[in-house]
Parts: sequence; structure tokens; C-alpha cells
Amino acid sequence: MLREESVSQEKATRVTSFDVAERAGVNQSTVSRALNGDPSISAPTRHRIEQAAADLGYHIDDRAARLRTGKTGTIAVIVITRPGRSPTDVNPFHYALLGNVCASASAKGYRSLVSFQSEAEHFDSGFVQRRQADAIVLLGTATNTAAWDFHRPLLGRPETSCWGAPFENARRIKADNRDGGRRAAERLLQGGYRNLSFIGDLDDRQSQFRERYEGFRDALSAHGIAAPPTVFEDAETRVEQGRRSVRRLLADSQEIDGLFCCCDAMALGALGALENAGIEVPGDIGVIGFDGLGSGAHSSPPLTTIEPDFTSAGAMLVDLALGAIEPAAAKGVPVHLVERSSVRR
Amino acid sequence: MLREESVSQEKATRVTSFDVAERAGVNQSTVSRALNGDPSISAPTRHRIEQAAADLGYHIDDRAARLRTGKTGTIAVIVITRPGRSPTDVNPFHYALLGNVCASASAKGYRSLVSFQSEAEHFDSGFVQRRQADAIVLLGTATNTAAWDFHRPLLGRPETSCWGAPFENARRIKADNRDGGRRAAERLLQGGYRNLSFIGDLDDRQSQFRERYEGFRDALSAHGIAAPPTVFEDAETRVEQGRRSVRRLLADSQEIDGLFCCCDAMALGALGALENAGIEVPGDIGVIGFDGLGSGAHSSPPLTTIEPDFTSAGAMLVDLALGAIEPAAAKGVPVHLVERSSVRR
DNA sequence: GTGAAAGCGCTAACAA
DNA sequence: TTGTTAGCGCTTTCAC
Repeated sequence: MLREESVSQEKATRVTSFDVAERAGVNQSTVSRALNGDPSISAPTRHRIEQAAADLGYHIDDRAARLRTGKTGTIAVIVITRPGRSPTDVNPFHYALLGNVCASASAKGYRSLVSFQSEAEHFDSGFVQRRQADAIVLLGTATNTAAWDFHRPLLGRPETSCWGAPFENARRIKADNRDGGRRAAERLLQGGYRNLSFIGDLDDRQSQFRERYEGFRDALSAHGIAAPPTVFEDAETRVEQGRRSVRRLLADSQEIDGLFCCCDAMALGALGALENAGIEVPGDIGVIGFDGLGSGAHSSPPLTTIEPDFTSAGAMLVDLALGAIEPAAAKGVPVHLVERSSVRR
Repeated sequence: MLREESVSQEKATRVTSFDVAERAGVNQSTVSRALNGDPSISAPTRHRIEQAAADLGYHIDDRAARLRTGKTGTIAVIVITRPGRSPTDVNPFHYALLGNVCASASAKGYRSLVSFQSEAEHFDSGFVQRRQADAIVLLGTATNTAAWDFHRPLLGRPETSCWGAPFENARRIKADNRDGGRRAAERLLQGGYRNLSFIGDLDDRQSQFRERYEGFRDALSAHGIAAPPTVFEDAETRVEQGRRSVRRLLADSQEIDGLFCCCDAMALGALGALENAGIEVPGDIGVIGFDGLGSGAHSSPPLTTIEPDFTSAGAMLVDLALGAIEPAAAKGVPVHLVERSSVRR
């Protein structure tokens, strides 16, 4: 059967609704109605048409249908990646986001056009203007500021949403960072740790690290514990930042027994530095990260962390871009604790 | 004109090539030519048209253009995922593949429509028939056999390609597994290990594990070393399989000092079991995996592994689907060694 | 070098 | 319930 279809397709003459109409003995518009589920078409007619369509291997031409209806039925997803790098190096976090955006779009009857963009000469945000998409979801690394600057005007438009922009923005979805910080604090306290510290850059362009810290600090405060000290040593990579921050902490010989790292990459670096220093995790020090996914599942010890709910993240990004929710209604994406072994039970 | 009626249905008056033509004082067809770079258009005319288009914020309507030309200019990428799971759980390996397929498509002037498919009720391979795409690339987990069975007929068609199908197939691209096995052997030997063993299921539906083993074995044979023993203990996850296989190996008290694991997940499990048993890696035993990416970057010790070149993988998948290369010309994707710390220098 | 006109394949308003 | 008809916005002969 597939063979027949392909033969007729390749015979230059494409099967159109007119062909189906002729074979079913009805008008072309009736074919259109029947195949689009118009209830006014009688059962026998509909059946004859469906049969004819099947016989001929007919399928509605999406381009024509959408040209006529004026819609595109698709969402463009722009993934911003680091310049000079291939998609191989994209953060798994962003891939998970991408996947969930596509899934959510699909659940709402939309197709997803995805575009990886890293270099200025390929920046492109014209998907809606060219009628390739009805809405645009932007996500990716905050480090490619040129890309975000390019797309910035987009985020003034209602048919967009984003995750990870390095600037405050009404159409940005983000994790409920404060709640994440709070949960990290609660978990550490529950593990019996009392001298807690935060590793991360409070002045990062993205406000999320600061928010995590604030949630952490406020939760401790509610337990009558003073604002925890923060450490941050800059470096090329997040992992290295974590490593150096721990070394700094150790050099300062502070009495620390619990560490909340603002992201898993830093936590992984921290874990490495701690191991090198002969400090037991979770025995001597408890460590907790933020991000989730598989990154810390096989570290030594496996990293306990806070993970946002990617499914809701995808859904909120799509809903916001499609105008199904207002920016104001886009609350932080819920987070949950991923229990592994870097914090004592 | 009657256009006013349809205009009132749309949120805003759409700017068409007729509007641009009017403003530039030329015929609509001239606008089309100019904006498509037709060399027969004189410089002044072209300039006037471009100016008018810019003034009006005009962009070619992609749907109309493609309906008229008969092409779609897009590639559909179907990502097969595990039933009941969200895209959050997609293997990073497949995400990297997806990203590189999109990038390669884009480099060839195609857009990428991506579709995550896990449940039977949403299986869909009609992208070409519906003229949503000119070609289809299939990839994802081999474990969703229902999905692969559904799409199997597709793989008889020339406008397709795939990675990871659980059956032999002319349109399948895969890593140069034999070469990978060979490199693993060479590296282990170079580290001074002599009693090597292979962990993996030689009877897996996918032939790749077997191929890796064969490359491994043949390379050893070239060095005058007999075919290495293989171990495999089944379990729910790859990681657990690796763990159990190592325990089995230890229980059998075989004299092993080098391990080639058929994939990184198993290697990670192996590393864990070895650590539990108090065996030093890479001191007592050298371990090498296969897959790459970040999975083993933060294990203890970081995992030395064989990684396929994702960029060529993406390019080959796209080329094959677009008919730019023949199935016979699709050689294995090159692999390289990712040096970390689970094998002695 | 540019204009005129004919559709690409479909949906939907209006008739019957 | 079904047929008639008019475009959706564009590319592409064919004229001139």
C-alpha cells in the first residue's frame, strides 16, 4: 500500500482533493469538509470520501491548508547556544527544556520548528513575520549576550516567551528559585548541619542565583539562624568556580559543615575539591546543588539537588507564548528535592 | 476590493507583495523577483523595492511561497522516546544527535520540524505526505519497539534516515563501532593493562555492542592476545547492569586488570561497583566506556571513553535523508578517544 | 528589464 | 446536506 502511494506521488501529478472528489463522486469542497470532520457531512458520503482518499493515498497538503486558514499551527523554538560551539555542547538542562516545550506544543496541537542559533550571522527571529510560526519560545545560554540582545525586541511582543534571558523580562519563565533555596536549607538542617554556607555569584546577570540565596537565607532566618556567608571565586567554567570557591573556604578555615551550591556544575566542582582535601561528604560536610537531571547522579557521592519541574516549565513557556496565560500569571516553575547521597539522612 | 472582508478577520492587515509593488511603483511579480535575487532586475528597481519592503515591514509569506514552489524546505526529525516518560528523561546522547541534525539541516538551508513520539496513539510519520517536510530523520531509543515497528515502513523510502533502529536497515547511520573497540583496546594496552575483559550484551537487538566487541577483540588479536572474555548480567538499567557485571566478575575472581564497557552508563555502574569493592581505578583496573558527552565527566574517577563525532553524525543523517549521499556511501561515523582519568597514562 | 496572468491546493462564505 | 465560487500570497511562464 505504501508502495502504491509513493508511485502515484512520484508520477509528478500529485493527488489532490479534486482527485478524491472525482473518485467519490462529490464536489471538492465536500472532500475538504469530510476530511476536516465537518458534522454536516452525511455518514455515507463521508465514508465514500474516506475510502477514496485511502485508495488514492491522499493527504491534505499542509501548506495549502494553512495558507488558506491564515494560521501556521507551529511554534518556533529558538535555542541559543555558545558561539563557536556545536549543539553537542548544549547544556542538558536546555535540551530537557527544549524537549518539554516541543511535547507541550504537540499536546496543544502545535508543531515545533526548532532553530539552534549561536553566530551573529545566523541570528533570525523572523519566524512569525514570515508566517512560519504563530509564536516563538526562546531559550538557551545566558552567556551568548549578542544573541539575547538581538532577540530582545522580540520579548516585547505578546507571542513570545523565554527562559534564561540575561535580563529581567516580563515574558520570562523561571524556576521558583526562592522555594528551591528554602528547600535546600530545610534539607541541610534536617541532616543535622548547622554551619551553612552558600557558593555562587550573587551579582550574576541572571537574578536566579541571588533568588536561590535569598530563599536559603530566609528559611534559615525562620529557624533563627543568621544569614549564611557566601563564597564565590570566578573561573572559566562553573565546575572550576565551584572547585576554587571550596578551596577558598578551606583556606579561610571557616567552620562550615553544609554547602548550598547555586548550580549543580559548581556543586560538582565543590565535591571534587572536598574529596581532594580529604573531607568526607556527607559525613563532614553536606552538599546540595540546584538543577537536577543526570549531571550529579554518578558523582562521588551522588549529588543531592533541587530540580525544577521540566514538564511545567515546557507547558508554561508554550502557554505564555500562545497567549493562553498572561505574563503576570506565570508563576515560578515548581521545584522539588532530588534525594541522592551528598546530604546525611 | 474584497480583500477588506478577509482582512477584518485577521488581527492586523497583512502586508503583501502587492502592497510593496504599489509603493515601489512596479508590478507584484517584479517584487517577487527582486526579493528572490533575480539578476534580471535592475539595481535601481531592486533598491526601490527593498526600500518599500523595509518601510512596510514586509516579509515573504513562507506558506504561500512553498505552496507555489512545491517544496517545503524542511526536515522532520522524529525523536522516539520511552513510553510513559517525559522528554526530561531522553538520553543526552539523543539530544546531542537531535541538535546536530538540526544544525546540519540549517546549514543546508532546511528548517527542522521536531516531533517527540512515545505513545502509540501519537505515532505519526505522515510529514512528507502532508507536505510538511521533504525528508524525515528518525532517532531515539531502541527500546520503544512499538514506535520503531510503526515507523519501519518509512525506512524503505528514500527520503529518510535513522539512528538507533533496533533492526538492521539500509538507511541507518551508526558509529564506527569497530574502530571504537579497536581504540579502546589500544588505549588499555598502552596503559599497561593486559588481562582485559568486555562488559556488554553481545545479543542485544542492536548490533552495535557486538561490533564494539569485535573491534576490541580483533585489535587485541593483532597484538597476539587471545579473545577477551565477556561478562553481562541483565538488570533494569544500564547502570545496574554494569554494577552487577562487575560483581559477577569479582565473584568469579578472574584476573582482570582492564575493562571495556560497551556504553558509558554501564561503565559508570562498573566504576561504582569497583569503588565499593575497594579496587583502585585506574591503579588496579583500567576502565573505558563508549558514548561520550558529559555523562562520565564527574564520576570518580572521571571516565575515559570513546565518543562518536556528533557533527558528522548529524550531517550524515541529513545527507542521507535528503538523498545527497547513497546508503552505501554512508560509512560509520568516526569516533575518537576522550581522555579522562579511568585509564593509566 | 518589467508586466500580465495563471495557478499551487486548499477552506469557507454563500447558494441551493 | 452538498455544490459553487472566490480567493489565501506567492512564483513563474509568457509577453512585450
